[in-house]
Amino acid sequence: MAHRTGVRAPSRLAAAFFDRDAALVAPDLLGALISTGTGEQRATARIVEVEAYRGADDPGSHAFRGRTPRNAAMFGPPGTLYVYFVYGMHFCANVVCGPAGTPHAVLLRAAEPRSGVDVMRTRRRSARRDHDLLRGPGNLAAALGIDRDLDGARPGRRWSIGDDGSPAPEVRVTTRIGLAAGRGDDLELRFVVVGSPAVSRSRAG
DNA sequence: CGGCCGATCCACT
DNA sequence: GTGGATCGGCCGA
Repeated sequence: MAHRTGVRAPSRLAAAFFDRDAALVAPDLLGALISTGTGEQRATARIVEVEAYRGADDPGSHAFRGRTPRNAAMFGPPGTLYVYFVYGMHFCANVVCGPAGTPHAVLLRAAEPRSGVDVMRTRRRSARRDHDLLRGPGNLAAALGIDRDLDGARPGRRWSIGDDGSPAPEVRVTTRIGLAAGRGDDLELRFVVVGSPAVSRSRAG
């Protein structure tokens, strides 16, 4: 008999879940659980902020100018992880959406820690409170130990996203963060869970 | 709370 | 050579 953990065992999301336009997958990912690592390194968090990047026609997407070595993972099958390095020090994690060859992706921007808080703290020394651990895409990747090793990884032992059966959270939609003018910065493709402490107040919408 | 700035690497032009 | 799907510290209000 399994002992109580306070966290319902997450069921892995089916590949079909991701085989859609990123703008449709993104809001459905809110409230889902992402897990990384095994054993002592295991960590799980509830996704509360995401952005949709809609492939070759989206000027804000890394795939806008076609396939390159860096964005190759975006062209993989739905559910593939796309990890990139920015500003000389941060990694950001995306889940690839749509059929293979259509480079849609959902950027994971913030999450609430559910288990493995100790490992996350060792990876995020500067985080003051628990809800700061995975606030922001660079911090989320750092807390979960996501780096270039996981670029292109399929869901499995090293990482996975699942549903815990909770009711769908209330969602708010805003424009995307950090894009230069003219790069689709006016599109409402950012989705946040209303009231989550892991979404900063000024950016709650 | 909001704005500004430096840090630090690398993919692409 | 340039600038980025960022972060955290520091400043002034």
